Amino acid sequence: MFDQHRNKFPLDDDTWNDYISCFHVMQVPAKTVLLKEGEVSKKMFLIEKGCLRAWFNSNGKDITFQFFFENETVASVESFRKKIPSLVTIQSVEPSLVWWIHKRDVDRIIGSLKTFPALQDLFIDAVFERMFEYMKHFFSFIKDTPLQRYLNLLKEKPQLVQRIPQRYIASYLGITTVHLSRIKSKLARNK
Amino acid sequence: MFDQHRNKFPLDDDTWNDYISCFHVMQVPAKTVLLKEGEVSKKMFLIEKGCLRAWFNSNGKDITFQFFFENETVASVESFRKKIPSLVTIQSVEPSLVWWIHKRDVDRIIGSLKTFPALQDLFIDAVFERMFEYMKHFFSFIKDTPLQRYLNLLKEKPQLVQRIPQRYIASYLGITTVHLSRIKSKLARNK
DNA sequence: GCTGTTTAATAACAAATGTTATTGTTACCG
DNA sequence: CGGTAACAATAACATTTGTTATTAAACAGC
Repeated sequence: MFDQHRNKFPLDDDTWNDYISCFHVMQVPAKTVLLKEGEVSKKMFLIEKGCLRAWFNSNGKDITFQFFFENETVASVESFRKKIPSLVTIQSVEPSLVWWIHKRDVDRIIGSLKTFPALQDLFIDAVFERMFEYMKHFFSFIKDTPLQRYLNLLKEKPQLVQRIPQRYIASYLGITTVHLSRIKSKLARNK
Repeated sequence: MFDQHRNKFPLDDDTWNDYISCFHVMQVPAKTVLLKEGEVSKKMFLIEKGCLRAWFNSNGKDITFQFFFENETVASVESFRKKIPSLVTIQSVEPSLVWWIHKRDVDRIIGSLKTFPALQDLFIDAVFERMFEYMKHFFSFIKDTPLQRYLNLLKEKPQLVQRIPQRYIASYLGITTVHLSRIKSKLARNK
């Protein structure tokens, strides 16, 4: 599982082995909550098989904010970093095989590498990348119609549309399931 | 101008003086473009007096994404960091007194401090903070009605509503000027 | 395989928001 | 100053999207 990530991290083998030995594996059924909105995140996850989603409660409704698939690391980044209550719940969509690591282990290892510029750069790049993703997602909410956003999703992440239930996709696109259904039938008619 | 920021940076005096000596001052009239959408950002700005906004073109319409006021640093972060074309235009709203620094000077000074963990942490914190702001802004677009977003803005940044023209506020809230006008008149009626 | 539950499609209607046009007001520039 | 352009408010109308209810299909647990 971890071998395929080995070359991404400029660590010596001892540190790398220390790092991966901190991971625990778990098999969770669908709809398992891994982190609850309002709790402080103490774990980071890595998905071997399955998928997760981050969602938040909006006036009683469940709004999906992000999806995660195989080989992605998952954390409520703002909560993990700033030790504040998470804005989102993290939950499995499919039955999933997930590795997790304690924040204290991450902190310990990062702490021992404070003066390792290459790793810091990598980390900063990752944060920027995520920020950039958020920006683009936000921009698309303003620039595009729900139809355009759905077409984008079909184009950019076709497997997502296959694997994820409709209602999560609808809330991810910022619309109701009824409206998504209308969009789909409109597309089907014009085909 | 720079003295009030001195204590924020854990730099020795020489480095600090090197840093601030790289800044140039300029006085710009309202509506001056400091960075154009599509260009790669090569400057970072610090506002002494006045205000700027970041906006992007959406099907011919001008959508404001962010406002900046006195003592804030301004850059198209993703463009500045990743050397990619900026997603936004940065433009003055009021006549403004602005300091600016070349990216190459920022890079040089940061480069010479690669192994300075305290500064790296500060930088990472700042990036996280901005990412967090984007998240919250995004969440509010989904959770709140335009009326609620306007009330939030009135509460959180009353001075912004005073200083910024209506149409920029409307696009920042994700609505048309007509709709913002309706919201205002509804609020006035209910008072 | 049956049965209850969850999910998706659809229709009818309601609400929110956008569009265009008009008008009065304000701000800028010669 | 005076004239022109930019801006904000408002109204009438159009469009988009949400809400609720109904039904059929898919799925989950026995």
